[in-house]
This record gives sequence, C-alpha cells and structure tokens, in this order.
Amino acid sequence: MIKQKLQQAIGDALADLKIGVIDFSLEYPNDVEHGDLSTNAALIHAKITKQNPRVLAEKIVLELEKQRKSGVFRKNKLSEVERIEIAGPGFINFYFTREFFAKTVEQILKDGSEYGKNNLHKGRKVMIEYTDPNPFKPFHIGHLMSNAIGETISRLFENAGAEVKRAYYGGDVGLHVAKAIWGMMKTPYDKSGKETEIAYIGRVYAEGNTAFESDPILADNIKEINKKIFEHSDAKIEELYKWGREISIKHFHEIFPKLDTRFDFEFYESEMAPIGMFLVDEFLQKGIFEKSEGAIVFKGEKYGLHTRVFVNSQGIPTYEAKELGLAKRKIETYPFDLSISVTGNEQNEYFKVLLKVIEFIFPETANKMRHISHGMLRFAEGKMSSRKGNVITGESLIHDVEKMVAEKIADRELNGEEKKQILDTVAIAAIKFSILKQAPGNDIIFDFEKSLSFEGDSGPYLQYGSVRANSVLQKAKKEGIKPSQKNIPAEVSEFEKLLARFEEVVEHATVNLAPQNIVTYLLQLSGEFNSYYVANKIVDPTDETASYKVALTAGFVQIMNHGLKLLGISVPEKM
RNA sequence: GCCCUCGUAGUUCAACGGAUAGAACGAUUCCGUCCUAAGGAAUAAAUGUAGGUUCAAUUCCUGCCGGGGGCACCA
Repeated sequence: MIKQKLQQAIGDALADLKIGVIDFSLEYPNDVEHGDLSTNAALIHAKITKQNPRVLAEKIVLELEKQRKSGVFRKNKLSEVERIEIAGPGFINFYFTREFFAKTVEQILKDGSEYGKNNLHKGRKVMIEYTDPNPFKPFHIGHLMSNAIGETISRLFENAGAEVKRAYYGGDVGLHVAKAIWGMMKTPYDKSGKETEIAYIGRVYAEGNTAFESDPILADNIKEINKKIFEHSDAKIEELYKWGREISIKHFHEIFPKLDTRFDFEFYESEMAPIGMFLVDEFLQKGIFEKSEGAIVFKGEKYGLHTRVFVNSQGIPTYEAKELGLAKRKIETYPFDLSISVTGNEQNEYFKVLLKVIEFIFPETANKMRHISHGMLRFAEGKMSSRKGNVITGESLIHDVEKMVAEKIADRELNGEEKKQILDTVAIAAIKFSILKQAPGNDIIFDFEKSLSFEGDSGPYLQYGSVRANSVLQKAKKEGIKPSQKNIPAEVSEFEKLLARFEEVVEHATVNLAPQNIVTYLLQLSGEFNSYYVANKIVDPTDETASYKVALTAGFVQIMNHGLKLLGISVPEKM
C-alpha cells in the first residue's frame, strides 16, 4: 500500500540525512487542500537536528525526489506521487496522481467484498463475550447497546483475519432470580394470556426487588430462596426456576436473529458457580483469598484496588467467583489468543480486581483478557432500571421503530416482501447507528425523537445512499453503460479521494476498537456521493465519461455495503 | 472521604499531539419537468476554568468547578 511505501521512503530519506528516526506520523489530512497524505517528519526531527523545520523539510523532500526519479537505487519509485509540497510550519504534503485514484476504483471493483479486509489479526483466535442478558430480567435497551458494540467488534476482528467466537454469558442464578421467583410464588402466572409469559417475569422480578428493598423480613425470605435455588433443595422452587429460565432463554433466541447476531457459545452462571467455588477454595489455601467476616474475599488494597467478596457468608459464590469459573471455562472451551468481555462501565473497577485475581490463578491468560465497557443508557428524564421496572425492553424499542418506518413507507409502491425487508433492516439500522455513532464507553443520552431520526446523520441515511446508488447502477445496466476505466475525467473529485481512504479508516477503527470512526467516514462518504449525485448526471449516454462515473458509483456501493456490514447493519434493496 | 470517568455550537455527537475544531438536529434562507427529496446548496453558532509541558494542546500533566460510576457479602 502507498502508505507503507511512503513511510519507508521517508525513513530512508532521514537515514540518508544521517538522522536517527523517531516516530513520525503519516496521515490523511482532514483538509484535501493539505494533500492526500501528510507527514510531520520534519517537525518532529527539527529539534534533534537543531534545524528550522522548513529547512529540514526541504532537505527531506530533496531526498524523496531523488528516490522518486531513480528507481535504480530504491525499490520505492513512488510513482503514485504526483508532487510533494512543504506547507505550514513544515508539513510535507504528498499529492497523488490521477491514475492512482482511478486504479483504486478499479481495485475496489475487482476485489469486491474482499476489498477493505486486512491482516491485522490474521490467524488469531478471539473470543468475544457481549450482550449478556440475564434470564428472569428483561432484555432491555442496555443489552441492545452491548450487542451493537460487541457485534461490530466481532466483525472488525473477522475482517482483520481473526477466527472469532461469539459468546454470551447469562446470569441464571443469583439474587435477581430469587427475587423473580419470590414474585412468582406470590402471584402465579395467569394462563389466560392477558400478559405474555416474558412480561409476567419482568413484572414479578420488579415486585420481588421492591419487596427486597423495602422490607428486611422479605429480604431474608428472598435470600432463603436464593440459597434453595443454589442447593436445588425445594421442588416447587425448582419447577418455577426451570420454567422461568426456559421462557427467558427462548425469548433471547427470538431477539438475537433480529440483531443479526449468532452466538457460538452460551455460558450460564449456574454452570460457573461450582467451578468458581472450587477455584476459590483452592486459592484460599494458597493465600490468594482470605476469610473475613464469614465471607471469602480478595483484598485488592495491596494493588491499589479494593476488596471484593467472592463467596458470601452464606457460602454462596458471588458474581466474582462465578466470573472466575467463566474464565476457566472459556480457556477450556476455546484456546484463545484474546478474550474480550463487553460490559457496562459500572463494572470497570470490578473488572480490574477480577483481572488481578486472574493473574494469580491463570498467570498465562491474564494478559490475553481484555475488558471493554460501554456507557450507560440514560434518558433525559432519568435513569432506567430493570429493578424498578421502568425499563424499555429491546423488543418494544424495535417494535416502535418498525412502526415509525412503516408509517414512512405506507404510501410507497412496494410489495410485501420488500416492505418486510425495509422494516427489518431500517429499524435495526436506526437503533445500531444511534449506539455506534459515538465512542463506546461514553454514556448515551437516549432521546426517542432525536436518537432514532431517519434524517440527517442516521442509519437510514447511510442505507439510503447505497440504495440510491444501486438504483443508478440498475439504470446504467438498462442503458448498457458498463463500468470502465476509459475516458476518465481529468479532475479528481473529493468523493473519489474519500473512497480511497476506506482501507485506512477500517484499520484505524480495528486497532483502536473505534467503530465510530467507520460511522463518521461513511457519513462523510455518503454526503460526498449525494452531492456528486445531485451535481452530476451519472447515467448519461451522451457523456463519454459516463462509464467511469458508473464505475465510481459501483465502487461507492461496494464500500458502503462493506462498511455497514462491519457495523452490523444490512442494506435493503429498496427503501 | 478515596478511586475511575466525562465536560466541545441551543441540543446530540466527531476530531491517531498537528494546519482554518467536523457533522446532524433545531433556527433562518434557497433547490421539484432530471438516475429514489429518507436528498442537495447556504447563513449564524462551541473546546468548563486557571496554570504547566511542547515548535504545535480539544487531546498530555496539575489545581479548581460541574455531571456520571465505583468503593464487602447485587450483577
């Protein structure tokens, strides 16, 4: 790639000038006026060579020009570079040839969906855990956020050549389950069908939680239930437990396909509890854990962290111990090179402690584990909490957005199949976009009206660009205009320049786990296409450059579809 | 109290230590014989505060102010 080539060339030039190379940047400038690639090499090295940056820049350019002209001495002929300029305080800006951009378009069409893949994680085995809905609790929009982020990270790794396994971890034991079961015992499910089974479970869970918080006696009752669940000692509770667990999991499996997610592994806390207990016992002997007030804890203070309880004074493993069991299970299930857990950022501090403990228990694994957090989903009005029952479930959100899409397309001439496809893909795109447009880790202030817009910066806007371009291609086909590299217009459009940056953007997003980079880029690219579309008639049989314009359009569709796919968003045929 | 994190147009978000801080919504104007107007063109509008490091700071460091999260038997 041109970037590596230039990187090398600049390094060579510096070496020829007998300058010890320190890290310099080589970037696509924000402003196209500043060239197609730009380096700060002269600025960075000016100090150590005690030279004026612009003077040094001139020397570097001179060396580069030598390389460019005499391919005999260098492998890098730099034939893609048309001219090199020095600008501002001492930036060296490279401008590419017309041919370079045309060739890029040719390459995009030739490689098709392969274009934009890279080898950043080639051959690595990666396990990604995300979504993590808990049986007996509603699948709410916070899970949607974890899902959107985890799915796009999975796809970025796949795109980078990794072998990715997706996992979800369900909390099917623990106090929340006891709360729900307490609620079920109090008000049994009414089978008349007035309330769906899943809605019922969500409701009784909230009731159990209120009871737990408001009355210490009821809280003790619930803790007792929790112990019985753990011990499997009560037939009635077992029955309710099995029923509720099954309903919940079935419900999750209805949602995942809508989100275009397919898990390879499903882990449950109930399986991890005994493994975790075993590990805690073993390492209690070895002095990693200690007993304190009847519980087994890890004292994190020695490491600048805080103390966490792994087994409570009732003898029941907490989330911490179960997570330890999960780590062991993951290691045994899939020999990963990297394991990523995506959770809400309220678990950040907790994960630091957990990773510390894992350093002692699985010393060879700790540095292969990584925690990525997403922000909280908050409303202008206040925080959502499944404990209080004021949640927006994932299902209802998807349903509401689909309704909005349906209104929008009500008077379109579309057949049933097409309408269904639009409902599915556009609603999901709107939701995923609203999550992925910003850096993960920050809170999302969720506003129904604004967050799910179909206009301006939005998922549907991106889809629209691609659909629109596709319809141009169909027209071109009808008119018999095939994409080609003949009669290329002399001028390079900004649209074309942006197209050539896709690979770089994807790599950057992959390295920094920053899907928002792709979102920003696709928005910009769509904007350029739409402007181009309005300003140019693409399918014009009288225009000899039409075939190249069609090639550009085809390249655009290819890039959009690939970029959106990385975000977990698909494109309908019409919209 | 201690630890983590975030403060960018009226609002919601971008910006690998770089050049004139980008968008969108909202506001004010325009564009309908033409390949999908879920579109395009234009105007106004922002780095919480005080220092420091650097050739260069929204970005790194420190203090202050403000929001969010965490700090033992929840997950």
